[in-house]
Amino acid sequence: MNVQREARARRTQVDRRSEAEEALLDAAAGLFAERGIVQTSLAEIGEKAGYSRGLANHHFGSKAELVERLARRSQDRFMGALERVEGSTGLDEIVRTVDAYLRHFEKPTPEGRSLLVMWGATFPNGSSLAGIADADARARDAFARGIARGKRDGSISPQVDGRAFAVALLGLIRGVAAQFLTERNAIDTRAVRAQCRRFVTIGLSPTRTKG
Amino acid sequence: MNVQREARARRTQVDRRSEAEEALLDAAAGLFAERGIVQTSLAEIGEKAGYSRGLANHHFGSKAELVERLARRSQDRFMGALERVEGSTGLDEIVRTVDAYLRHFEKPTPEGRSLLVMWGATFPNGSSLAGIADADARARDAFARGIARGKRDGSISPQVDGRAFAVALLGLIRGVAAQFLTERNAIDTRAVRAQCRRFVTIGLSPTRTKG
Amino acid sequence: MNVQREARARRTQVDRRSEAEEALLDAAAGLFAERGIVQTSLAEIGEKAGYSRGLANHHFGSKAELVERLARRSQDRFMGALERVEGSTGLDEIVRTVDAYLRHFEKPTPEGRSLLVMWGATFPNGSSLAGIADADARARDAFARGIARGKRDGSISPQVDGRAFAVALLGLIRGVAAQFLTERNAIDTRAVRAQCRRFVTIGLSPTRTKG
Amino acid sequence: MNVQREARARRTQVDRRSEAEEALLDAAAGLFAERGIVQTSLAEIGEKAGYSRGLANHHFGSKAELVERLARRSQDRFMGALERVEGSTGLDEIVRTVDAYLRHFEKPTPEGRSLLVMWGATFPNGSSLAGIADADARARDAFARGIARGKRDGSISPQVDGRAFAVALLGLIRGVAAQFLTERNAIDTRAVRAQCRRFVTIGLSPTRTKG
DNA sequence: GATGAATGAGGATTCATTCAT
DNA sequence: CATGAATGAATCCTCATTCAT
Repeated sequence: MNVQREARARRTQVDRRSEAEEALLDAAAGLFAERGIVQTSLAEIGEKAGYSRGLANHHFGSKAELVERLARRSQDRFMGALERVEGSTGLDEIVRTVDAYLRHFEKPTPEGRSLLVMWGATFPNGSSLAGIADADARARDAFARGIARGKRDGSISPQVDGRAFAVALLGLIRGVAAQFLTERNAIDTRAVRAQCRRFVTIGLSPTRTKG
Repeated sequence: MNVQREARARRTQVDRRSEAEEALLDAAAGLFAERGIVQTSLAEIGEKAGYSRGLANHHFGSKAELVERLARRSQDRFMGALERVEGSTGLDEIVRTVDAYLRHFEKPTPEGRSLLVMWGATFPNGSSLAGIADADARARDAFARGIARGKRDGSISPQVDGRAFAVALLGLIRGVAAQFLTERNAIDTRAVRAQCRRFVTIGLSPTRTKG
Repeated sequence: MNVQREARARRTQVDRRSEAEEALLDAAAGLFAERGIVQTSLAEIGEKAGYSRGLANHHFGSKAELVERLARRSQDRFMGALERVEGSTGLDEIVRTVDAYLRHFEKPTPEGRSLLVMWGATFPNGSSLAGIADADARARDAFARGIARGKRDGSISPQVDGRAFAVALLGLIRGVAAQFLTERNAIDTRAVRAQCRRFVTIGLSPTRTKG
Repeated sequence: MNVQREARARRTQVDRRSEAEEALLDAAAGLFAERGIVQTSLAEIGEKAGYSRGLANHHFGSKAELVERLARRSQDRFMGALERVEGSTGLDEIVRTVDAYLRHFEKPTPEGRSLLVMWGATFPNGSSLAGIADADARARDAFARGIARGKRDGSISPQVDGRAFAVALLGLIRGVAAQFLTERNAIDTRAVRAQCRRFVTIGLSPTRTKG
């Protein structure tokens, strides 16, 4: 009985905690996407989450920790989804991944946008966001694996340098996604996405010059 | 005589003014590259420029105006240099441009880094940096012109959608440059640049498949 | 049987309660000695005591009450020990008391240091720590009684004003002890203690001038 | 009010700065004496000084620096006055110094009380107030010099250990002054001061036992 | 043109206290 | 008895901006 009661009590408190933390991270993602990280206060986050001004700090101890936690959660959710993309060949897998990524930013969620915002926050030299750096490395690894697979199954040219090309691919989707966010009106996102598919397909395919 | 003297005096004052402003913008670029925009104070900028805490505000009236001015100056210098890249064909011009851009970020100047930092600052929805948006549009136009030229001279496939592909190209160089900045140690920048040359060359070239 | 059991159970609960309280007060003394009163949080006290963040408040209701309780406990332990010092004469008793007090601060315990810290916290005009004020009065009374005894037994000059001299004695040991705490390295504590013995002995002894 | 403001406006910038700093330090001394250091906010200090909530930080950069500056200023003013006390002999000089110190605390100024408050703030182990530590050392040195002089002129017993006795003297006046502050009502300050004069005189005089 | 004093709003952080488990 | 989630007030500090010199 005692054990049960304790277990229940503890579980309830744990539930309360994680429920609040999820709400806080959701609120943070929305506000970061809208205003940027520095321009968002912890008090706003708490209130947007439906709690008090002080709760964000109470849970995460510092703003840096909250940002780190959000970066990690977004990484796990967002990048995780990309890693689960499947394709008939290595090339197909990569093209689908690029396409899925860009399609996501045609109608970006707050979480997706906040991920790019956090990425942008890592450009200054003195900044450090381990969660973002990890996500980058993970994404490049996934691309490199796809390229290796494509080389084996013949869908990708053996001349491609997998690790280096992965940087190009990640750069491409990030850079294009950023333009989707900042200049939606000036850009035909569907056409851009189509061109990127073509671009990646041709760029990776074995050269057929010798006809 | 009087007129001449006054003119000279006036010109000297103008020179002084622009001399101080250039110094302030240089200082701002260095600090933005190091810390980010919001984390840099006007007082720091003034002092790093060798002047007083109050000068930056005195000259630019507000922080937003200083940022805007720096964005424009960097655009004129940096993008201007890219626009002056020449090539034997449209494709050649584009490949050289991409290569020059990436080479710049292999050993980035404070001004180059600050440009990316300002770019990153435009990702939140509510942000507005006209100078950066203009630079984007200008860069895409330059790419689109190069593609049009390449279509005419036969170096680029007629199937390429110039405006859409320009987005891909700008995204590619921005996204790769950002990775050069944030993870220099984890990346073989020379190899990446070579892959990007190959990627762009093959991606734009007329397909020779169908004989 | 029932009654006995209940009594035992109750006593066990009382023991537990006082066990936790003692641990909390010990932890508080250590933290006050290290950081000061205001800079120590109730949560820290609870955790240092091996309990939860909330326990200190749970037991004492407020921080002020905890401080008061600690002051009283320290007074009872520490001053009580001084009051039990015995001497062959009134003068001897006082000299031994002074000596014992100073010897304690040559290698101060957390509790001893925290006592002085609490004393220092009473210097601002608006502060009130009844426990400390009581301890002061009690210590002065003890000194005054010793002086009265010394006057009776001839070891102390009849010209000494007992109540006023008690203030001097308490001031002396507090002020010297404080220097032991704050500048241990700059002070030869043994020599200082010896000089204090001499100082008090000569200062209180009947003047032998008249030959 | 108008007159004051105009007078203030007419001053040079350097005058304005030091005038404001003096006013801030005065306000700080008063508030520290009343509430203690930690319980006094920089905003209160600025407002009590007749300026804005932000000025204290603007001038001193941090609260710690303000406290340090106040400690130094008080040391220079207050201890400096003691060092200027003169006496016909070494013993006379010391007795006059002790008397002057205690007389000051019979009707303490905010600055005097704040000095003791700052002293009390140094009791915790982790605290550091260089200004106070310096003042302590300086005061002990002054006492030691007086004792040396007294030994030379025969007013003080050669058996006195100057450096060690200086600790006792400083402790005595600090400890007694503190009681003047905290328990004015319970203490006959005049009588205590007289007993201290007697105590110090007898304690330092050459023993005439051998008669 | 240039300096820097002064203001006051904004935000991170700490923490006593309350309350639910 | 004990835990710890949640609150909200308090405070240090930063800094754009205004203003006097």
